[in-house]
Amino acid sequence: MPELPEVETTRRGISPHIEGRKVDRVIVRQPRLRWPVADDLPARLIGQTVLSVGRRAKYLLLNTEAGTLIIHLGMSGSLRIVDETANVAAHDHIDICLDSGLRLRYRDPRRFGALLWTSQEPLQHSLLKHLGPEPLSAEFDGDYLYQQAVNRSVSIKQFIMDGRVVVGVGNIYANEALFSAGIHPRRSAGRIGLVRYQRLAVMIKKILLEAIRVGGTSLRDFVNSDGNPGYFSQSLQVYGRAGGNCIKCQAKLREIRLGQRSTVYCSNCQH
DNA sequence: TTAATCACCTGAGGGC
DNA sequence: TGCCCTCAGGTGATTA
Repeated sequence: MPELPEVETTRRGISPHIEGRKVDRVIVRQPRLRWPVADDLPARLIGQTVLSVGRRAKYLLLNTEAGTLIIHLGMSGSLRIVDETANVAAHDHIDICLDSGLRLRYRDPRRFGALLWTSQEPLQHSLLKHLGPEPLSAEFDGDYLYQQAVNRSVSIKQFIMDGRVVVGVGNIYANEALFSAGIHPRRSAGRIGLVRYQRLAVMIKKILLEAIRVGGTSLRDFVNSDGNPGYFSQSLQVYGRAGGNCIKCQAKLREIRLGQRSTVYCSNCQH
């Protein structure tokens, strides 16, 4: 389940293979994704050279002279570099064939992802222009979070998972960051002080950086562009450990649902 | 404007 | 073994 570290790991994995390469062919086996793949997408891509591979939030941006291919991996999507002899497995929905003979293969069992073309400045696309800052940018810190939280009654966990506040913090890392910062996930965002927000911002950055360093978190479906799993799951302190003991105080970890999401916390360490 | 809920989708896992 | 049900989760759309 790709969150920001998984998307960044994917970006770093595919970039060396596709930057500077021309698209020869596009094979669409299943156009029904979150939004249907446009009929004219292959025609727009063929003949274009991939100038760079960027990322904004959990969106990958394949930039060409004519426009940008925006890719979202949804819940279960992955991108892999394969050669033309590689077998096509179930849920391998799209191949972007390059002049090197390699292919960028999009696989997505649950089809929550998307491939969209835009000819405009990609950051002005309706999906991207209202997004909050990148969590690893200088713009994102405790002061920023504190200002954004004024008069907000929503729970802190839903608050930091809101892409208009900060992008890329999904359920796994929200659980982990709140545990590390000692903040109860149900606490109202507007009732947390500046000092605690400063600690939370530091923890979000630290956890995301560590997850990127080890190649993301592998739970069920995620593999990186080489087809290998990430290793951050071995570092998870609360997520997926409900009923187990807190690593700090040995109390039993509790599980609740917030915003329809599984939320695990220690009632002794988080207030 | 904010908060809550729904919808999309398939595979894994548990219960019978 | 096979069937059925629940759960997992990102995010835009809809509703209150």
